[in-house]
Amino acid sequence: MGVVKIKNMEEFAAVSGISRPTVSKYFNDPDSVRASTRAKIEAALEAHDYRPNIYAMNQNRKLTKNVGIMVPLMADPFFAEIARNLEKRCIDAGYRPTLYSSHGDPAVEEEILDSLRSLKPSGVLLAPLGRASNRAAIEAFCADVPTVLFDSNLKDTGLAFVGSDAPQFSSLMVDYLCRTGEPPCFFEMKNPANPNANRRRLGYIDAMERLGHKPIIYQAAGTGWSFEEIGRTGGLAALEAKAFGTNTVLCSNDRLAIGLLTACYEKGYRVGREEACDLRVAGQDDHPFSRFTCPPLTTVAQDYESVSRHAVETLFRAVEGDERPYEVTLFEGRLVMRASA
Amino acid sequence: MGVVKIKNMEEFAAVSGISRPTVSKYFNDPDSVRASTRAKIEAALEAHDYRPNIYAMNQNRKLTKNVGIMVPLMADPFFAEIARNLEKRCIDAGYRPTLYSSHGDPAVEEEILDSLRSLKPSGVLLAPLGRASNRAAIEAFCADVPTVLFDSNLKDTGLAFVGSDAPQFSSLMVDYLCRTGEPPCFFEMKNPANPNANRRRLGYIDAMERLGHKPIIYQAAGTGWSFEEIGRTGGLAALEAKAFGTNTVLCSNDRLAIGLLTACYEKGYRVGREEACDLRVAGQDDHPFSRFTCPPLTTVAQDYESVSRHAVETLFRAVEGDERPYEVTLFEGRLVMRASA
DNA sequence: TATAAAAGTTAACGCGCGTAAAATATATAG
DNA sequence: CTATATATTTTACGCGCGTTAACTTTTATA
Repeated sequence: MGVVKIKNMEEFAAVSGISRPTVSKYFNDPDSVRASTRAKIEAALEAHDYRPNIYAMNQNRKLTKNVGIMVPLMADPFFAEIARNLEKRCIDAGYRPTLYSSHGDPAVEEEILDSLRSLKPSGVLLAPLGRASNRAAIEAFCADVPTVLFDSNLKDTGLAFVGSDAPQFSSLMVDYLCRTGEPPCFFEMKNPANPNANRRRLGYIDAMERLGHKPIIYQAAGTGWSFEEIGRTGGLAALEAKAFGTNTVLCSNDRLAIGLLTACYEKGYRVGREEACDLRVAGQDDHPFSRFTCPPLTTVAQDYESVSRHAVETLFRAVEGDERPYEVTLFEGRLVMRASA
Repeated sequence: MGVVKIKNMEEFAAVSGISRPTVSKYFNDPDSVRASTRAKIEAALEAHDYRPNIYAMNQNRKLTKNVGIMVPLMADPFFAEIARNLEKRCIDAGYRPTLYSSHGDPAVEEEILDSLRSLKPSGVLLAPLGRASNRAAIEAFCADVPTVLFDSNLKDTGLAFVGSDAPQFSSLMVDYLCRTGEPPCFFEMKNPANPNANRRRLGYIDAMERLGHKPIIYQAAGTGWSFEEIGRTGGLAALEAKAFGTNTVLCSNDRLAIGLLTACYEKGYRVGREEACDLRVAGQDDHPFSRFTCPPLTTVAQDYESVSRHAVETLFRAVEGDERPYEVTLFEGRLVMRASA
C-alpha cells in the first residue's frame, strides 16, 4: 500500500513512471506493451493497489469485457452448476460475467434482456425459458448482441446453439432398460417448458420402435417449473390408474423422476432393479440431487463440461472476430447406473 | 418507436421538450419533477425508448443504484431461493441487484468483494461463507460499503445481521420429537462451515437438558459444502457403528438429513414415524427438496420472507440515511411435519 | 393581483478514461 | 553504425451524464 491514495489513471501513471495512454493500453491488454514497461506498471500496481474505474472504462470502449449469463431457473441446481461453470470460464478468459435468472417467467426474461442491453456486454450466454420465451424479443436481442444459446434451442437464433443430444439421451436409456428388464413407458409433462422434452420423447419413440416395442407415453398435467410437484401429482394419478402399463418408467427429466419417486413412496411402491421391487424408474440429466434420492436415480448425465466449454469458446471466438455460420453442437449423454433402474 | 434514434440524454431532452438537467433529475427520481413534466418525459419515453447510459450515469454519482447480493453457494436451492427473494425486493425498490456466489471458496469470496468494490454499490446483502471467511477482509469491506449480513453471522460486522434463531430451531424440533417418541440424538458435521451449526447444537443440548434427557451428538467427518455426501458417508458410519443410541435423529440441516436418508436406504433402514419404521429423521431449514425426499422430511422452516424483507429494509433504510446502531434480528422457525419423523 | 416558493432553463465544468495524431524514443536488423 | 520498425510520450478531444450557478418561468398561498 502506498502512502498516497491513487485516485485515477493519471496519478497512477505518474507513480509508475509511464504515460497514461500506455497505462491505459496495458489495462486493455497487458501483452500489448513492452515487457520492461509492463514490469514497471505491475510494480507500481503492487505498491499502490489501483484499479481503473469500470464505469469510465466502459463508457467509450466499443466492446466491454462484460458477459451476461442467463438461465431459466437458478433455483434448479442443474442450472446453478452450469452457470457456475460458465462463470468460471469467462473469468479465466478475462471477462466479467454477470449472472441472471429469469425464474421461469418470460416477462422477467425480457426485462433481463433489456437490462443486459444497457450493460453493453461483448457477449451473452443464454439458456432461454423455451416455449414460453418471447421468440421475437430474443431474436431481436441476438441481432444486437453476440449470443450463444445453450440448453434450450430456439432454432437459428443467435450465433450458435450448444446443448445435449436429446434423442440420444432417451435412446441410450431405452436401450439399457430394455436390455435389463421390461421396456419402459415414457413419463413427461403434458406441456413441457423446454423444447428438449419433445426431442426426448421422439428419441424414446424411435428407440422403442427400433427395438420392436410399442411406445407408451404418460403425460402429467401441470405447467410451470415445479417439476417435482408435477411429477409427484402426475405420478400419483398414474399409479392409481395403473397407467404405466409396464414396470419400468423413463422420465423426461430427473426432477420429474424425483417427484415420481415421492409418489411411489407415498403409494408404497418399491422402486429399484431388484427382484422384490415393483417399479424401475429412470431419469435424464444427472441432476445434482439424483445421487441422493431413495433409491438413487439411474439417469443419463449431461456433459456439463463439454457444453459449457464449447459454449464459451464459441462465444469468445465470435467476439474476437472469428465469424462462422450458425452452428448447432450437441453432446452425447452418459449412462449413470444407480439403484432405481 | 420513433423514427429518430436517440443517442443520448441531450437528444432525448430535445424530443421530449424538456431541458437535459431536468431529464437527468427525472431519471434519478421520477417524483422529483412536476407531474406535468414527468408526463411529457414519459410520453417521449414511450415514443423513443431511450435509456440512459449506465456507465456515464454511475461515473460521477456519489452512490449508484447498484446492490450486490452474495451467497455462499448458489447451487444450494435454499440460497438460490433467498437470493431470488432479495433480488426481487431490490428491483421493486428501484435498485439494480447483481448476484454473486462464492461457491464455498473463501478466495472467491474475497475476489467478489473486490469486484463489488469497483461496482461502487450503494449497498450489499451478504451471506458470508462463515468460518472459512476471511473476517478481516469482510470487516474492511463493510467499513467501506453499507452491508447487511444474513444467514451466517460474523458478530458486529456490517450494519446489521438478519437471520434465523438457530437455537430455537433445534429446540422446537427437540420438543416435537420428544413429545412424539424417543428423544433425538444430534447429527452434524464435525467441522461445520456455518456458525449457525454451533448455535443449533447448543439449542439441541439446552432443549434436551431442559426436558431431562442426555444429549447425544454424532459428528460426521468431512469438510466443504457437499453436505449430502457428508451426511451419507457419516450416516453409513454411524449406522454401522450403531452410534446414534436412539431411534430418532435430528440433523443439523436438511442437506445433511438428505444424505442420511440415502444412507438409511442403502442400509435398509426404514425411516418414518410409523410403528414399522426403524428410525425417525428430522432436518432443519425446509430445503426446497425436503418435501420430495423419501420419506418427505420433517423439518423446521426458515422464514425466507421475513428474513429477506427485513434484510432489504434494513439496508435501504441505512442507504437512504437513517443511521441506526448495529442490530441483530432473528426470526423463529416453523415446524413442518412430514413423514420422516 | 402581488409575492414567495418551487420548478425549469441555460451555460458550463468535470468525471475517468478511450483514443487518435504527431513527435520522439527505443529496439532490431542489415 | 545506419535504416527501419516498433513503443512510448505528448497533446488533445470526446464520451454521456451529474452537478452547480445564475437566471427565468410556473405554481401555490395569501
